[in-house]
Amino acid sequence: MSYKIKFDHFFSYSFSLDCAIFGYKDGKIHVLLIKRAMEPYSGEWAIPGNLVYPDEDLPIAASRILSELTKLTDVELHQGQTFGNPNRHPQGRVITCAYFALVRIDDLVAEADSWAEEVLWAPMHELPSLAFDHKEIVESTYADLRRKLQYEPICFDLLPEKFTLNEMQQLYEYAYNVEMDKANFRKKIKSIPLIHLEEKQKNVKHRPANLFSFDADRYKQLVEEENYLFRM
Amino acid sequence: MSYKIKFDHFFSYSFSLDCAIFGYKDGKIHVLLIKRAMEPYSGEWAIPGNLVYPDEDLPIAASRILSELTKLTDVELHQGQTFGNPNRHPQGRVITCAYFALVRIDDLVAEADSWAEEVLWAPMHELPSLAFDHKEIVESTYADLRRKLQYEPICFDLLPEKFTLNEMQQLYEYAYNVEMDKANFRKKIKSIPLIHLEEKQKNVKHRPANLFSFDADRYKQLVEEENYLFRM
DNA sequence: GCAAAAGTGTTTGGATTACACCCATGC
DNA sequence: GCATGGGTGTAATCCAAACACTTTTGC
Repeated sequence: MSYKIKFDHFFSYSFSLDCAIFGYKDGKIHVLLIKRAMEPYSGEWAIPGNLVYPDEDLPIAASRILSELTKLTDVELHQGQTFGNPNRHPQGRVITCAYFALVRIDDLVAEADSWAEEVLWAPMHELPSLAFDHKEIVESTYADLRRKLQYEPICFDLLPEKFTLNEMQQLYEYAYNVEMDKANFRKKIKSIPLIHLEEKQKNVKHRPANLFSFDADRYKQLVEEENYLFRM
Repeated sequence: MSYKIKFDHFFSYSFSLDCAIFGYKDGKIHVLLIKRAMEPYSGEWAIPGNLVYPDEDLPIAASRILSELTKLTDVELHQGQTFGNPNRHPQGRVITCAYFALVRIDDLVAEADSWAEEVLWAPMHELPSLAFDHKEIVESTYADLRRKLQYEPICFDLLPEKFTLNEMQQLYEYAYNVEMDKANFRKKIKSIPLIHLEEKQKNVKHRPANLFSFDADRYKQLVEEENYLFRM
């Protein structure tokens, strides 16, 4: 066989990962941005991303890159789409793979590190302009996330450890941009394994709501033993 | 900022695409394989894949690679997962992105070309052993496909242009490994826009079934105008 | 008591299920 | 006629939507 160009010339690409970290606060979904202190796009907002080392597998690289730039560790990252437009990076052919995660913003502290100058949780519906094709990456990944909210219990990655049923309902109403009936919502989630805590909301000027948490152990068990399918 | 290794050394990767082309025949889902006539893994079965040119966008590369090896053109390819284990390719760091498609096997003719020595439609449940990590790629992509069958009208990409309702039912029964009631299946698909053709099965030794085809135009219209959601 | 949100029960119509039955064709 | 699948109707049941109502807290 003959390539149009020499085989060795194919080994002239670079490969990067970009992490879209989503969280939920003030009733809105936010994404974690960094201000770049490095060319190209120095001084501009971007999602945390960097080149993969030659001997590094992708999931490991994703965790490393995220922690180098934001000091976040122990975040469960999932692979998203890969973006390979030849012009997406001004310095050469860099193909990038999106990784994303859902986190509880209040449970962790993101801090700028390495060549990140600043970090920012930006609400998804008012993103600043972003470096490279990061806008496209964030938006495509956000669409994946919203689809996933329907089939997997990932809403609990966004909600606080202890949440009220109303908070859960509001998250879905916000993500799907619909209004739901309180009574019907509660009936619908009856099959989801939640722990009804003996604890109530505090400092509210109305009847305090009960707190719940997700019963992850029971969920796993249901999936394995009874073919349980989460569906919202 | 400082990298552990020199920046230029990052431009020593290669990037490939591998195409998993699925079709349906004899009541089973098949995947298109080629016999490699090129090192590494010469003489072994693999899915069609090759390196991406430096100035080539991914979707274009996917179509090119598929047609170079199998002479298939005009196949609508979708992006799947990206695989980047550092040891997946014996000749260097090659990260690969899976592309997949669903086709009507009878409507097209795959022929070995370029360095492919032979092509084969192999049923998914009896795959031979495959080069590289192609088994993993095919299986992960197959799982995506089966999930997608539930939410998108892709079963019509697999079925012949004109099909009977029973053929459609059998495809779902096979893919989900369940049995369905004939009458109930027909009630369930009532909302799917099908064209009831004035044509019947021929050469069957029982009452000939009516033929249908998918009304793609009406489907598009429904999605746009009425927020129609395909669901099986 | 009032405002505000928590939390529950009832009705209704539409979808899903199980199952029975009739129809058209080849041989 | 009979074997084989094509095609349809019905009753029981489940589920989701709409809506009204009661409860508990702060002020």
